Amino acid sequence: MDEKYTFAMRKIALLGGLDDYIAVSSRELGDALEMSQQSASKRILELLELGLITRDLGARKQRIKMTAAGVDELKKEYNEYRRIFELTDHITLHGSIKDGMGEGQYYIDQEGYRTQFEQKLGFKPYPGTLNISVDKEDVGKLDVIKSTAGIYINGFTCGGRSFGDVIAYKSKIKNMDCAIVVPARSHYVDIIEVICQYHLRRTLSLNTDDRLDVKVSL
Amino acid sequence: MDEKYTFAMRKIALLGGLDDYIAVSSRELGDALEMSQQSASKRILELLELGLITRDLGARKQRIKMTAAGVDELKKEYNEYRRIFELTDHITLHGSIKDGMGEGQYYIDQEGYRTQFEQKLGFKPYPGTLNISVDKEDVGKLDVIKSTAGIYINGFTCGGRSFGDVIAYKSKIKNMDCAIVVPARSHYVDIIEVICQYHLRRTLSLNTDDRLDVKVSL
DNA sequence: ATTACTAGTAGACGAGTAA
DNA sequence: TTTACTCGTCTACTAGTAA
Repeated sequence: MDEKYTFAMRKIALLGGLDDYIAVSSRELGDALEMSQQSASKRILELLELGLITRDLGARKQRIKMTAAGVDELKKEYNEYRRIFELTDHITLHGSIKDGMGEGQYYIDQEGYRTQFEQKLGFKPYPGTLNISVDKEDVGKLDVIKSTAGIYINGFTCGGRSFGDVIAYKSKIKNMDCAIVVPARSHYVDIIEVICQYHLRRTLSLNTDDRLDVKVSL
Repeated sequence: MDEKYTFAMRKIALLGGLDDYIAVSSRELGDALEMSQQSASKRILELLELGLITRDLGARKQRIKMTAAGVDELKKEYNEYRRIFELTDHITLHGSIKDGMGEGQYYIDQEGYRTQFEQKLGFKPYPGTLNISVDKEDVGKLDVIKSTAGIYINGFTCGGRSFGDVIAYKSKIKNMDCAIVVPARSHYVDIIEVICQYHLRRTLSLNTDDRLDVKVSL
C-alpha cells in the first residue's frame, strides 16, 4: 500500500468518513491533502479502484465513506504507531473468565497442535484451556499483538477435518507461565484461549466471570 | 511535512531509532521503505537536511537516530490516529423520551439486578429508569451495540418469577454517566431503559417526548 | 562492504477545459 | 457550481557507477 493512499485515507477519516458517508468535494479534499482539485479527484478514483472507499455520486456533491478494507488498512498504520509509542515488552489484556463451550478446547487439545506446543513453547500443556473474554476496550490490543511475530503453530488435517494455523504468544497470568492462542487467519477475536502446563483454574482458584489480567510478552 | 518523510521516519522508529542510534545501511532502509538503496540514501540526506534525524557516519555503517523535532513530527501523526480511532469508540442513538409503563422499571428495580449494577457499573442506580424510544432509523445501531461485549448482568429467580439476563452498556446523556440496559436474549428492541446514579428526568429537566441523544460506549 | 553522485525515465501533479 | 478528462511539466525514482 502506497503511502499516498493511506495519507488520503487518514484525512478522510479525520473528516468523519470512518463510519458514515460524508459530503466532501474534490476541492475540499484537495485542500485537506494540500493538492489540486484535479489530483484529489484522481486520488478518489484510485481509492475507489482499490476498494478502500465507496462513493455515492449525487448530482451536486459526492458523498464518500471508507469500506471495511479501508478501515483495516488505516488500522494497520495506527498499530504501527502504537508499537512505536505505547509498547514496552509486554501488553496487558484485561478480561474475564468464560466457560468454554468445548469448542476451543476441542481444537487445542488436538495432538497435531499439542506436539507443536510442547516443542515450540517448551512446556507440555495441560489438556484443557482457559477461556478469557477480552474487555471491549482491549480488543484492539490483540491487533497490536498479532502485528508482532509470536510462535507460529502450523495447521494440519486429521480425520478429514482441517485445523487452521494458530499463533501462540508467551504470557503470564499472576506470574504463572502460560501462552495465549489465537487463530492465525481471522479478523476479530475477543475470546482468547490460554494454555498452561498446569490446570490454571484449579491452581489459581479461578471461577467463571472472575476478572483477570494477562500479560502477553512481545 | 510531506508524507514520504513521515513514512520514512515511522519505519526508522520501528527499527528502533526513536531513542537510540541504530545501525541501518541505506540498503536496509531501502528494503524497509520498499525503494532502492539510492533513494533511501537520498531520503536520509533529506531527513538530515530537515533536522529530523542525526547521523553518525562511521567507516563501515552509518548509525542514525531521530532528533526531538523528528519525534515530535511523528507524534503529530500518532495523535491524528488517536483522534480517528480512540474517539470513535461510541455510537450515538437518537430517540425521544417515553413514559415508562412501569414494566421495564419494575424489572430493573429488582434487587437481583441492582446489586449487580452497583458492582459491575461502579455506581448505585437511582431507583427508576428513563425510557427512550429509539428512532426507527437508529434501531439497527442497537444490533451493532449488541454485537459488542457490554456488561453482562445475570438473570435470577425471585418469588417464583424468573428474570432474564440483561446487558448494560456504559453511556452518556449530555455528559452524565449512565448505562443503557437491554435484554440479553431478544431480537428486536426499540425502547431502551437508561439507568443512572441520579434522577435523569429531574437533573436534566427532561419531559416526555423530548428528543435526546444517547452516546453509548463500545 | 559501504554512501552517494549523475543521468535517464516513469509517473505524479496541476492547468485548461468539457460535461 | 460540481467531477474528471487530456496534456505538458517537473520531480522522484532507479540504474550505473565512483569513491
